[in-house]
Amino acid sequence: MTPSRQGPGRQERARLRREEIITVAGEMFARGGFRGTSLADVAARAGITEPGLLHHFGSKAGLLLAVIERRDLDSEAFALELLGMEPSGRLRALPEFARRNKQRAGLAKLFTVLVAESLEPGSPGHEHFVERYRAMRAIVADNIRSAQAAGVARPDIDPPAKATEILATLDGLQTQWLLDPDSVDIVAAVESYARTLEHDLACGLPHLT
Amino acid sequence: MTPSRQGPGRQERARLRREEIITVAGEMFARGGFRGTSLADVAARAGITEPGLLHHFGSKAGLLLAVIERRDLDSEAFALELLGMEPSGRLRALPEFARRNKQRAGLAKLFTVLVAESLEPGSPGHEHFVERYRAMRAIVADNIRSAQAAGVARPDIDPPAKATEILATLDGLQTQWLLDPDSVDIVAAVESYARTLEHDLACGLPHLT
DNA sequence: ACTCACCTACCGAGTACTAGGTAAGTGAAC
DNA sequence: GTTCACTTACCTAGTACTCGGTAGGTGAGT
Repeated sequence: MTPSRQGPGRQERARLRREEIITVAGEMFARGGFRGTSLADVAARAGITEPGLLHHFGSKAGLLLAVIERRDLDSEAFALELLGMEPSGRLRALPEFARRNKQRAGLAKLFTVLVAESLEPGSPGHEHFVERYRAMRAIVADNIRSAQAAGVARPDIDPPAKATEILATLDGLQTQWLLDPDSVDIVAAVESYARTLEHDLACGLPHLT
Repeated sequence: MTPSRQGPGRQERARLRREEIITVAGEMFARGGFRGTSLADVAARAGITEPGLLHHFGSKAGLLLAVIERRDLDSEAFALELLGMEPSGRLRALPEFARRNKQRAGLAKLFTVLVAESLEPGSPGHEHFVERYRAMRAIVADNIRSAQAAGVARPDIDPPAKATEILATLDGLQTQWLLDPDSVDIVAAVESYARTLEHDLACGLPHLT
C-alpha cells in the first residue's frame, strides 16, 4: 500500500494548516491587538499547541509578519485591479473600495490596530508600515500627476501633499467607522469624500470638450 | 511646633505626586500603548511601588482614565480658545493646532494609540472615545452650519458628513506624521489641508462684498 | 487619635519560549 | 519495490519571568 492514499500529503496539509493559523491569528490580532493577543489564545483557537505555532512561525513576531504579508497580498490584488482601470474611473472606484473593506471589517481593523502599535520605532511592524505608507503615497501622487497631465486635475495641486491628504482621509474615515459603526456609514462617507475630491481636483479648471 | 512649616502639606503633596504619575503614565502609554505598558514600568519611572500606584488609581484602568481625562482637559482648553475666535478665522487656526500638537507629540501619539486600542467594544476606553468623536463631529458640524448661515460656505455641503471628513483627515495626517516624521511635515500638511478646505467650502460661491 | 500615603511581601495566573521526544511521511540506495 | 536514514510536524513538560492585584503593616501629618 503506497501511503499516498488520497489526502493532500504531509507538506500540503501543513501548508493548509499554516494558512488556517494565519487567518485565525489575523482575526485575533484585529480584536485584541498584537500585544493583547497571546500565543496561547491563537494556539487554542487554531487547534494546535504553542510550540506547534512556534514551529511554523519561529516567534510571535514571525506570526505577525505572516499575518501582515497575507493582508498585503489581499490589498495588492485590489491595487492591481485599480491600475487596470483608466485614470478617470479610479475616483469612482473609491466607494467600491469602501464596500469591499466593509465586508472585511476584520482586516480593516487589523490594519488600523497594527499601524497604531507600530508607531514607535523599533516595534515589530514599524519599518514595514513606514515603507508601505511611503509606497502608497508615491502611487497616489503618480496618479494625481497623470491626471494633471491629462488635464483633468488642477495643475496647481502638489501631488505628494494631496496624496498624503487623501490617504489620511480614507484612514481617518475608516477609524471613525470602526469605532462607531452606528454613527458612521463608511460607504456613504467615502462616496461623499469622492465627490469632495472630484470637486477639489477639478474645480476652476477651464472646461474641456 | 505646628508642623505646617512651609512644605505643601500632605494632601497637596499627594496631589502633586498624582499629577506627576499621570504625566509619566501618559508618556509611557504613548510609547508602548496601554496594554504594552505595565504597572511596574510606570511605578519604576514614577518612583513609587505598584501598590502605591493602585492606592491612587484603584486599578490599571483607573490610571488610564486619569490619563485620558488629563488629555481631554488639555484639548478642551484649545477648543474654548477656538470658539472665542470669529468663525472666519477658525480655519486659519488649524495650522496653529498642528504646531501645538507637534510640540506635544507624546500626547498626540497617546491619543492615536489609545483610540486604536479602544476600537473593540468592551475595551476600557471604548465608550469614552465613541462619545468623544460624536461630540467633536457635532461641534465641527455646527461650525460648518454657522459658516453656511454666514454665507461663507456652500449651502450644498452636508455638515455632518463634512465634519466626519475633516476630523478623519486631521487624524489621518497625524498618524502618518507619527509613523514617519521624516517623510511627513505635519504643519505643512495641515496648512495645505486648510487651503484645500477653504477652497472646498467656498469654491463656486457667488462673490460677496 | 486618627487618617491616609505608601510600603513589604505575596499570590495565582499568564507570558513567550525551550528541551526533548514521537510518529508520520519522504527520498535515495539497493 | 522495499528498506532505511533523514526530515518534518507537532506534542508534553517545563523554563524563567511578568502580569495586575491583595493583605496587612508602618509612620508621618492633621
